[in-house]
Amino acid sequence: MSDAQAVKRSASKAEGDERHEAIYRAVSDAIVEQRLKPGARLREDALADVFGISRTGIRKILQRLALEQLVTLTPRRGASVTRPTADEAKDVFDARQLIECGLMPDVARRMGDKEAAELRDMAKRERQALRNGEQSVAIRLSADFHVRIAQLSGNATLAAFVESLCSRSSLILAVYGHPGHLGCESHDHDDLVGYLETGNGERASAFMSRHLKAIEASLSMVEEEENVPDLQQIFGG
Amino acid sequence: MSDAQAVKRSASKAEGDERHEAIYRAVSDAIVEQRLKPGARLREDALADVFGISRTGIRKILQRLALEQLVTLTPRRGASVTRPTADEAKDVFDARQLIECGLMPDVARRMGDKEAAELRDMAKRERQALRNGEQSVAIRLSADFHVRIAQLSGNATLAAFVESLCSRSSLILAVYGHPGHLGCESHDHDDLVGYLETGNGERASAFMSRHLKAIEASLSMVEEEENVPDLQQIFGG
DNA sequence: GCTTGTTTTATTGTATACATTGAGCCATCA
DNA sequence: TGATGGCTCAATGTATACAATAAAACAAGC
Repeated sequence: MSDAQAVKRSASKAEGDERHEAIYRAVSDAIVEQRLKPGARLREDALADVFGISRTGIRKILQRLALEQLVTLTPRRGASVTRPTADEAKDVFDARQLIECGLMPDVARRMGDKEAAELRDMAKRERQALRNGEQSVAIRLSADFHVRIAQLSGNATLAAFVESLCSRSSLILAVYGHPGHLGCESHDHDDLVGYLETGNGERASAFMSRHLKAIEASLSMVEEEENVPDLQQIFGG
Repeated sequence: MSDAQAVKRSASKAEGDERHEAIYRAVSDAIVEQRLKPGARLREDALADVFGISRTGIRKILQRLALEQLVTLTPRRGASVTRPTADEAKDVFDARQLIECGLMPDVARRMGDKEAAELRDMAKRERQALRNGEQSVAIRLSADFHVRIAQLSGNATLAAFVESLCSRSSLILAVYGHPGHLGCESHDHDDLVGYLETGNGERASAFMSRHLKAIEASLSMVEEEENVPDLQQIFGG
């Protein structure tokens, strides 16, 4: 059953707010999982038809996604999946460095057996997805892993921000990453859980820093050239 | 001329987007400057009348403010200025500690004479406002000072997040701060500029940490008790 | 044949009407 | 007199109709 059908089916009973939340999540997931690729247009009518609500609700959802930088709203042009610039990509990864690494001590302090097991399970499922070639699932699980760790810090505000950063990272990987080469490969996530489990916040922080640097370094930061740059150069020269 | 009148007057010529932006800023400013106090209800009809647009545009603005946690949207109850909880307050100040302090090295590196002069001017105007008893102006300038510094880091994503945190801090001060005792008193801001000007990121970071801790310590973190807690206790016991 | 101007169409922006629901009020009854 | 029930009203949730506008298709001229 498709996402849209699942949402529609639950519509009859669910409250309006929950329906909106489900639709929001369906679109957000599709973007994070790269089934909706950067630059893809999101027409209001089409989305309204697919999810069985009117454009009013769709616009509300698109605005929310726009504030999270997942979609770009161009006046009179409508919504499209955001195509991050190289500058934005750098900002996002710098922010993740600062915050995710800075949270490691807190996370290590609050880490218990249950939390460690949960994280290990997520890492395991991520590896399995990678082996099975389920790229979308792997991307999502990787983002979820980072978000879950941030949540374990106990700071809801920072966790929500990390969630936003991870979603945007998925877009960045879609644009600048090499196809087939996923960000969080190897056993990095398992190793990280190990450091956190032993309460070694400093080592976890250093490891997270290397981990994020490795992801960023794997990107090929080539901005696509303008379509018609000749005219621009004429004006410039 | 009042904010609403100013917005209305510019409405005839301005594009719709700019009008919305102006209204958003008018409401946001009123909240940050504590002219709209936490808990104040924001009825859609009233706002629509005041600003001369329909409820549709007002709802869009309220949703944006809600995502920034400045207003709280209660289903079927409408919008009201957010009253931060003690937990939220702690999260916000912890987040500011991590981010604003972490940005100091970058800021110190990019600090030039022009930037330092701009910051000194803001600090000066803030002190003047405090002396003149213009509390709203002082609150705004204090928040602007912190935001401007974050912008100087060059990371737009983190700067936007700091802006959100500063706005929420204003709400927190409104609820938990002592009346008349403003957060950023004394010459802290001037001193901070001094450290940044000399490129001493580490000292600036340490100073910012103390500065934020001092603000947080000045709060009286007493959650107001529930109105009718007896029933709750009966169920609990 | 390519560029430019015009018409058409498709899509978003805005407002308003209607439905829904929570809150306040009043009357009735214990 | 106080509480509970229903009733009225006010405010929000939702959808739809209309207006504005940008893209696209098309036609005309160079």
